[in-house]
Amino acid sequence: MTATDPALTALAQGWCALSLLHGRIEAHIERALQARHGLSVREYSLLDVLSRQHDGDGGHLQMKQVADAVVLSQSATTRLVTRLEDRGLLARYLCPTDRRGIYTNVTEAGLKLLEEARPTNDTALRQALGEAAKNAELAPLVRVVESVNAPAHGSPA
Amino acid sequence: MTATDPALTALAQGWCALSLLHGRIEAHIERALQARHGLSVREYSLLDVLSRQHDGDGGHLQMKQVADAVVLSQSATTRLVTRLEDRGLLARYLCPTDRRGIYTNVTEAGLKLLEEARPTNDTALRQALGEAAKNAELAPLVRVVESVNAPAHGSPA
DNA sequence: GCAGGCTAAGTGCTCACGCAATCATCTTGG
DNA sequence: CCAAGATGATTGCGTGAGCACTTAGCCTGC
Repeated sequence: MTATDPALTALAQGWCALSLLHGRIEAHIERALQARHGLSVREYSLLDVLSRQHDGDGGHLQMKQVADAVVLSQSATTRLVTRLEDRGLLARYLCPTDRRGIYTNVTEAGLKLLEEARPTNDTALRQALGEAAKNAELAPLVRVVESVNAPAHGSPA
Repeated sequence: MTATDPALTALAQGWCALSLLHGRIEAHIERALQARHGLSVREYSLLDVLSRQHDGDGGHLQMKQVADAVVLSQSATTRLVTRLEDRGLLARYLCPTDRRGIYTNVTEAGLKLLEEARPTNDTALRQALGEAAKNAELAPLVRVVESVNAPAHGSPA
């Protein structure tokens, strides 16, 4: 009954593999970052995103855009930013032209911590990928992750 | 300053893309499953895994193995299984040879709900993948997901 | 066969997340 | 200018997740 489409089933397998791979990598990195720097993956990711956005001098991502970038709800983003702000890693500031909008800058301490944590992150990532590559289901995904040459970095509205 | 290894940076980009893709897909499926069947992605995933494991009769998974399969802690798995058991979708039973081990069966109701939810899941998955394919960063990953265990026609080189 | 160690599952606690409601601010129409 | 609506951020509340600990059952050495 309900003879499930083979095509759909294949998709589901692919999604399952993606999910598995993501979960494993995240768990691995989480442990490493947490143990060595007291950062969660989300926190690291947030710092990373925010540090990129303000490569000039003024960070120009609003909370909502940040939320989208890290795939978090607005409320979760608010709290995540608040946590890091309380730890002195970020600083909020009001958008001068629209006081509803709120920008965030990574502080010196935040940048420092981020740069300290980056090797940990990358090493853990490598390990996790290496581990995952042993699994036939995950190997193709691992390959792609390892070979994202695309320097393109634009997200369509 | 802190000239981050380009190789490592590339890896990080790939991971970032993977993470983004996963987050988007999960969020999309979550909404669909939750709205139409009152299931979370985890719950659906658990049902799916457990329904596969007992296709014969002997190959049942213990809690610990289940936890590994869905990348959850043991405690989270305990509670997840408990929730679904309380809803009558699963049934625990003791392993006869090792009474520490606990197996789980998907009940009729569980199978029924799973089969009902499967099209929802697959449709949402397709949508999410289609959406993601528009993003240059994510497209290669999407391709792999779509062609894991590639069915007969159109296998890429 | 019993003590000690080990492994599997479950429990207490805390915290992060999402949803819905709320507050603050901008924008538009009268 | 004011009212009504829209949008961004935050807060209240309930739920799911991980860590550390406990409990139950196996297994080895003596």
